[in-house]
Amino acid sequence: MKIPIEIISKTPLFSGLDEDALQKVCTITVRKEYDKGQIIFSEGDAGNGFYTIVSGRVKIFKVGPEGKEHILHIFGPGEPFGEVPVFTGRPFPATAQTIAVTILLFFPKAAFVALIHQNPSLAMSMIGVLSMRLREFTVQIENLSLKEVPGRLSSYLLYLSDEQENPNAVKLTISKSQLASLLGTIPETLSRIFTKMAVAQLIRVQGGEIQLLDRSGLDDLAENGKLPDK
Amino acid sequence: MKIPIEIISKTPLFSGLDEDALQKVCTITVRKEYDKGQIIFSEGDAGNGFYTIVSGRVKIFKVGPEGKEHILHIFGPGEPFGEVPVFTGRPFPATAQTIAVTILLFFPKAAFVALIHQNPSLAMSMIGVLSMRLREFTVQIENLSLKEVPGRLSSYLLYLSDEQENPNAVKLTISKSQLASLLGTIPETLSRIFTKMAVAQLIRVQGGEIQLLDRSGLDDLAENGKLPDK
DNA sequence: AGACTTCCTTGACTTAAGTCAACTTTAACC
DNA sequence: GGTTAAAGTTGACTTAAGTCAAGGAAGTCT
Repeated sequence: MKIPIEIISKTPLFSGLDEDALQKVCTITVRKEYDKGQIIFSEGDAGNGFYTIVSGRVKIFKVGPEGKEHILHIFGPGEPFGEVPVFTGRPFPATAQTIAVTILLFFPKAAFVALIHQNPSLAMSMIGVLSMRLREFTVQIENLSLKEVPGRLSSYLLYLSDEQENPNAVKLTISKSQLASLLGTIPETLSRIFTKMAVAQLIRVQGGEIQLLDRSGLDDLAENGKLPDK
Repeated sequence: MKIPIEIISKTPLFSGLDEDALQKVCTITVRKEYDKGQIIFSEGDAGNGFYTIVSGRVKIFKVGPEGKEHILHIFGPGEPFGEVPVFTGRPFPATAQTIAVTILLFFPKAAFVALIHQNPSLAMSMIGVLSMRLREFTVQIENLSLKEVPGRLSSYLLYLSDEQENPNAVKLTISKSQLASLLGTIPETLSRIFTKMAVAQLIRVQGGEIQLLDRSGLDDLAENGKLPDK
């Protein structure tokens, strides 16, 4: 199956490549289709290449002792994932699973590494992607160990608000269960925090629609990690 | 002050560079000395370059609400740190402070980026370093959110045992307070866990020397995240 | 050595958040 | 469109780990 060059040129990782280089990228790329819920790779698998998303969504997660999941990342169109094994030679540190019908582009390791060697601008893009991700993980670790769940939720809501460019309301783009897993907690706790924050007049929740009633209060919560004594 | 080429050639990041490239690296490098306890950079600072360690030790940490610290990393000789802002254009996501008398090499951003552009092998090294670190963070997040403190401690002890190539005992290379911060907990809790694990005949603690009495028990704990019902 | 600081440990108490279980709501599917 | 399944909510209970406070060990410095 042919890979249209337009799709590749649209993913940030490959922006800044000239026509010639893009063409080369195309030739090494393999298109793959997945149903919702399919495992793309599992923690511990050897990685012989990485992926970018054409359409759909993919969650990257770790599984704990009794099957409990912690979602590290949810990626959407244009985003690359699964690069770590390509450059470390070690197996995948986490599992990837689609959470919707998804089309991916697969880049085989050897060909891609060769390409990077020839193309400094591609190398810099990859370095940029990895650095950004490192930065995000830093924030996640801070959230997990230094903030309580209400603080993490506030951070997330403010982040979403920023993302969606709407200062007064956000729309959850994932299920609340998944959000719980992303915040390092469980659905029951998240649900309780939602009601607590609603009672405190910080937000109003209607299904997946959340109005931000008190941004400065949310800022405070995200910053301080605790609900002020109520 | 002159930077001996031998030092640079010994740091993994620059291994694989030819004499010529090494020479170039030398010319852009600035040597810096620090006392114990000095701040190298703070979270939020703009990053105009990154560092590698010649001698000494540096901790990278996040500060939470009431001044509580979470140590993300402790780096020693040969290791680079503070690269993220160089490649993201965003400020440092964490703070760096020496925990011993330390000598660093500083690499100014612009010159280093230029060097990477010219040198694919250096680019690949940097990608490797970042990927490896991403992998480590993945493990840290798993530990924080999926394991309890005893499980995290076990993982750390087993990691140390591996590092020090001694299956029966390890020597802590940082203070117990710092270890607590690294594991995402507080000294009191860590102290209690140590005694619990000693009572359970898993380890014996004598100051910073810890004997691993029951490796399979420790493996189990690290894996399952919980102390078996005692 | 003695005074000092810093680190570590232990005890009593509090609390955020997890577990288990029941119930409700929403969405999905023949 | 009605049955089934999945997702979300609420309650009662448990627990790991944090807080506060005090005392002990250990290393450092005149």
